Amino acid sequence: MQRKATMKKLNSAEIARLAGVSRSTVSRVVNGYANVPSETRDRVMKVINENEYYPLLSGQLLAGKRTGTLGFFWISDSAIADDIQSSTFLVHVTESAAELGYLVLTCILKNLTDKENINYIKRIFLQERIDAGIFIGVNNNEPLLDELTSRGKIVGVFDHFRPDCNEPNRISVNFEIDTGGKAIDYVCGMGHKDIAIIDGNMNRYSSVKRHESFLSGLQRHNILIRREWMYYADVTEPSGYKAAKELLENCGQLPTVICANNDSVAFGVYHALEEAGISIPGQVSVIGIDGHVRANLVSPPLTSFAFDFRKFFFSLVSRTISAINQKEGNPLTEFIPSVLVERASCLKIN
Amino acid sequence: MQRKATMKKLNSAEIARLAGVSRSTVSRVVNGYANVPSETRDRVMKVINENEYYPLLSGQLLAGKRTGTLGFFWISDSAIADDIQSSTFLVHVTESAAELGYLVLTCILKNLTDKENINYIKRIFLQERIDAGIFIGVNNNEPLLDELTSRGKIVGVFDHFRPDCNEPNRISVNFEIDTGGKAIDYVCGMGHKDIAIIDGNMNRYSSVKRHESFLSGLQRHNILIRREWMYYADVTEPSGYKAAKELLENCGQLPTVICANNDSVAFGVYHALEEAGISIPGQVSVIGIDGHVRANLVSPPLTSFAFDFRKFFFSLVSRTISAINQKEGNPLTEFIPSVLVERASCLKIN
DNA sequence: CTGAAAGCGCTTACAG
DNA sequence: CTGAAAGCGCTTACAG
Repeated sequence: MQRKATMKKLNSAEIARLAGVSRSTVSRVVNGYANVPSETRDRVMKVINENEYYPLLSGQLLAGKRTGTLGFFWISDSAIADDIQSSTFLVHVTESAAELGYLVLTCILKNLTDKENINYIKRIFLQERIDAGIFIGVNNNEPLLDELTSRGKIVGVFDHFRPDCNEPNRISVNFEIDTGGKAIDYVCGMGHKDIAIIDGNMNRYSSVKRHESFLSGLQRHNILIRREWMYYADVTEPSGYKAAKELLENCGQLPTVICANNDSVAFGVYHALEEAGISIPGQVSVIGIDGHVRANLVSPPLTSFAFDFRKFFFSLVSRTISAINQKEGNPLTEFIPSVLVERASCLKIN
Repeated sequence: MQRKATMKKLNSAEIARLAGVSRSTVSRVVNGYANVPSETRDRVMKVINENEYYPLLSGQLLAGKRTGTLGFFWISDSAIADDIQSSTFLVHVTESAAELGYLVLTCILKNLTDKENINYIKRIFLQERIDAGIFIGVNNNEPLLDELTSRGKIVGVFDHFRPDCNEPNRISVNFEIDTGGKAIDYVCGMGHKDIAIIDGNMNRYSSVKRHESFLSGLQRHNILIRREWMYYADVTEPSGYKAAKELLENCGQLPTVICANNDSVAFGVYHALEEAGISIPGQVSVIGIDGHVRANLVSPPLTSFAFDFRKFFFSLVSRTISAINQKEGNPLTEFIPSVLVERASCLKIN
C-alpha cells in the first residue's frame, strides 16, 4: 500500500490508533515480546503489514537498541580494486554478516598513519553508527585497536594475535602458524635443498610466524640458511617482484625453489623470473601460501597452501557478533588450517 | 583522552557545561553555523576536541539530520565472490562515496523474485538507515525501483534506462548504446564476414542495446544474419559456455569470429572452443565488451571494448548524492563511452 | 549572539 | 495484559 503525501505520518502512534491499542503495545508486537495475547498481536500485525510499517531506526537507537551493523575497515595502501583477492574478502564479510542478520558499513582507507584516517574510524565508532568493527590490514600492534578496546568498543581483527591481551572485546582470526614449515617440508620432499625465502610484512602476525616456521623448517631438515637467499617483501605482488629481482641480482648461484610469504608475492616472483628469462619450474620452482583466486590462472598454475577465506571471515564475523551479544565462553581467536593445493609450479628434482 | 566508566556521560549537555554555554551553542559549533563568534567557537571546539566528542547519530537522526549513508544493493544469483569483476564494483562504489563524504551499507542478494529479499531492501529504506540506494544487477523494468521512487526514495541504478520515467529521484548510469556496432565494424575491418553473436540477458538495458547494434552493424556491412550463428546467453561465464557449446553443436559451418555480449561471456566462449579443440584466434576469433580485469590474464588475451568502471560508479554515486541534496539540473543518467583494447584474440583474415 | 523549550520516534520500567 | 509517562541526544525555530 502506498503512502501518499497527504497521508498521516506513519509512526507507531498511527499504527496504535489504527489497531486500537497504545504505542507500548505496538512496540511489544514489533519486538516480539511474549506478553501480548495472540488476538491482539494478530490485529496489530495486520495493521503493520497492511501499512508496511517499520520502526524508524533513529527512534529505536535513541531508545537504546543496537544498530545491527558492523563496520568493515579495510586498510591498504595499494589499490584494493586492483587486487582480486582483496575484493572477495569484502564479499565474505558482507555475506557472513547478512547470514547472521547484520548489515555491513564498508570503509576503505589507505593507512592508519594518517591522523585523519584514525579519526575517521573513531568517529564512526563514537557516533555509534556500528555495534562493532571488522579490521583487515592493520599492524599487529596497531594502537587504534588498543584505544578502541579500552573504550569498550568491540573489534574483530583479521590476522591479529596479542597473547598479552585477552579482553572479551578483542576478537581475531588467524592463519595456522606453521604453514611456512609445511612449505619447507613439501619442497624438501620434492628433493630441494637450495631453498630461497621471500618474507612478508613483519608487522603482520602471519608474516612473522611464516618467517619463523620457514627457518625452523630449514633447521629441521638440516639445510644451511644462506643470507643471500633470504629477502623481505611485503604482502603485495609488486613487493614480491622487487624482492625477487634483488635476489636474482645478488644471489650468484640460483636456488632451485623460492618459497614466497604468500601467493601475491609469488606472482611478483613469477614476474621477476620471467623477466630474467628463468623458466618456472624448469630452472626454479615457486611455492606460495594463501590459495589466491588467481593461483589457478597464472602460468604455470601456482602450487600453494590454500586457506578457506569464507571460513576465515565467517569465524571472525560470527564471534564478533557473539561478543556484541556478550555470549559467555566466546573464543577470542581461531587458527584456520591450510590445505596443500598441488599445481605445476613446484618440480620434483634429482 | 580516555572515557572512564566512572566519567559523566559525554553528550552535548556535558560539553555545554564544560564550555560554559548552552547545548544550542554546542550544536551550532558542531554543525559549523556562522552565527557564533570565533572566541566562543574556539572555546567550545577546545572542549570538543579534548574530549573527542562526536554527536551520537541517533540523536542527530531523530532531530532530522540525514544518515550520510548510501545503501549498495548487489543482486546476483551467481556467487559474487567468485567473479573478480563484481567485487571491484563494490570497491568503486565505496571509494566514490567516501570521496564525497558518504558511507556505504553493503547488501548482497541472490535475486529480487523472492518476496523476502524485496522486503529486506524495503525495510532498509523505510527504517531510514540510508539516504539513497545504489543498485546493480536489476532488470530494467524492476517493479521495486518503481515502488521506491514513487515513495520518494532515491535510487541510483547501474545499467538502467527508462525513457518513460524522469523522476528526479531515479538516477542511472549506462553503457554507450552502440558498442555492439563498434565491435561489428572492428571485426569487419579485420576481414571477417562469418560473424556469430552471443547475446546477453535481455532484461538488461545494455544487453538489448548491444543486440540491436550488433544487428544493425551487420546490416550496415551487408552481412547476412544467420539464425544458427545467433545465440542467447546471460551476462555470466557459464552462460557463455553453454551458448557457445550449443552454437558449436548446431552451426554446421564455423563462423570466423564470435562477438560476445561481454567479456565474461567471452571467457565462457573460450572454454567451449578449447573443449572442442578449436584454436583461438587461429580458427575462430573472439571479441568481448567490458574490459574485464581478467581480459589480460586469459590466453589468448581478449580483445575487448573496455569501460572505465571507476568512472561509471563515480558518475552514478555523485549524481545520486546530488539527488539527495536536491541539486537543480542534476542529469538523471550518463552514457559512458568505450575504448577499444586490442589484444590477441581477434585475427585479421584474408 | 544565545538560551530555554519543543520535538523528533521509539522503548521500557512502572503502575494498575 | 496494557497504557501513561519518562527518557534517550540531538537540532532548531523562537524569543530576547
